[in-house]
Amino acid sequence: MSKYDGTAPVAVTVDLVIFTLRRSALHLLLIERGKGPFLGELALPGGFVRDDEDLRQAALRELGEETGVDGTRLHLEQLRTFGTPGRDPRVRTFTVAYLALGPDLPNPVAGTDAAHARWMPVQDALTCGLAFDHAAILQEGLHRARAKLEYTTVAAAFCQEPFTLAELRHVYEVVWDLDLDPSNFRRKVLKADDFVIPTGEYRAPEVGRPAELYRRGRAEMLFPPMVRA
Amino acid sequence: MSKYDGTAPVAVTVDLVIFTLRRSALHLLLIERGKGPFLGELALPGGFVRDDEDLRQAALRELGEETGVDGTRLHLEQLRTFGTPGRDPRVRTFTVAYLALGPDLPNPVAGTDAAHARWMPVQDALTCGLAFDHAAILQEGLHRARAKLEYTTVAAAFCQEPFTLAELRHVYEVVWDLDLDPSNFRRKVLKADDFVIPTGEYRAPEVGRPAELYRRGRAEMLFPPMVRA
DNA sequence: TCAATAGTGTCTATGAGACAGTATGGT
DNA sequence: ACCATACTGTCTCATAGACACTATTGA
Repeated sequence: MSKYDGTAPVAVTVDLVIFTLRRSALHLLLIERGKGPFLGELALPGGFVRDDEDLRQAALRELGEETGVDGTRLHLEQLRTFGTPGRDPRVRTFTVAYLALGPDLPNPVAGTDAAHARWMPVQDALTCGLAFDHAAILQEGLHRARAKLEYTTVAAAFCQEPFTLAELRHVYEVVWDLDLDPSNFRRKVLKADDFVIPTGEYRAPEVGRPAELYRRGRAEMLFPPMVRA
Repeated sequence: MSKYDGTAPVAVTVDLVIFTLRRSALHLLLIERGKGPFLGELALPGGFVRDDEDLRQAALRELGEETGVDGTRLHLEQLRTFGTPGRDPRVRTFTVAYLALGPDLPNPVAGTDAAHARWMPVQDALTCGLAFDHAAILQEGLHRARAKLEYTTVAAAFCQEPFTLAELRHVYEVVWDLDLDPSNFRRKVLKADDFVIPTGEYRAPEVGRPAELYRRGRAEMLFPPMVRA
């Protein structure tokens, strides 16, 4: 007989889909499992939610432990909860997946929890085989990130401040894997209310005319939305 | 010391934000709690996830038990998981919130689990005080439903097939609480690919010219999106 | 015939795509 | 001078909002 009262042994974890932009490609943080099932395989960083923690707190803590980065400065949102029976062979486990986006994040530091973590291009991660149902979680995270660029301002979360409009455009081009017209992109971004704020400063690229630098504006929604061809 | 291994006693539930359109107002299904904490107060329908159940299965089962409706014909999507410590005074409880949308659903049947369930206008539900953190869950469900009308075809989930374009427009007007130009609305819906499919049949209203009847098309996304003023 | 709702057509403003042309730096 | 990139301006097309107009029913 099934248990109806929630007293059956269950575990609750958070798993993180952490994206960053490195060397013109979208990268994902993966860890190599050091114990338990799927030992030695690649997996999303994550862990058990503690007794006294909120879900978001748990995600922020794992983010810090795995990347060494102060997660409070990253974009972090809940993705979806996965709980299909058998997804963890040990015990019924529900995992609350989070999506984190950040500018070119540092390499994991040796000698910490993050020692077994590394960045991998998302295209590779999609096909290399991940532990548990993490491939499905990654798929969903990628889909969410792509969709959110359209109608929100999260693209700026991938940029280190201050940034140029070319860098911001580059985010769209990499995540969507297409080219955008620089002229039309500029017009759209500058017309949108409070997407970016000009600093009046300029930065010279390796070659070509210096570009003006911007910071993130307060707007979270982008209207009208950016459209994918 | 906190437990790190997920063996602390925790419960996992699903809670449902079920919206339907009745008498020109958006309604929410609420139950009166018959036991436990918050006894006698209003709450979202929901319950424990069983050992052998997927999360979506659990949501569908609760939906059937609470409304007597075959949930497989309703729109059902996961909203977010809530797990703040203390949200349930008995035991650490994580609840996976689901959003369900359906056409004018029947009244809960006496003599079943649904006996203590009833429909309430959303405007009232927002202010009447709900058990646990259900007010926050409702808020999020309402926000999600409103947002999804913009760029998906879920509005049709509120319509009993076959339906007229006026009925579909009415969904937008009620959920968004504004008026839409019938002419422009028709143009937009018919131009969108596979949003609705004409049946060739007509239905006469109480007064006025009969309107053509439509069925839901296969499209899930709406492009270009419907815009709120 | 009238009221009420369904459906068509049209004018205008706005925003997007395409792309020409100008500005400003480094070599 | 030349190249590469930043930035500006313009033409055209598609779509949305406003709204006038026609069509079809019941009373």
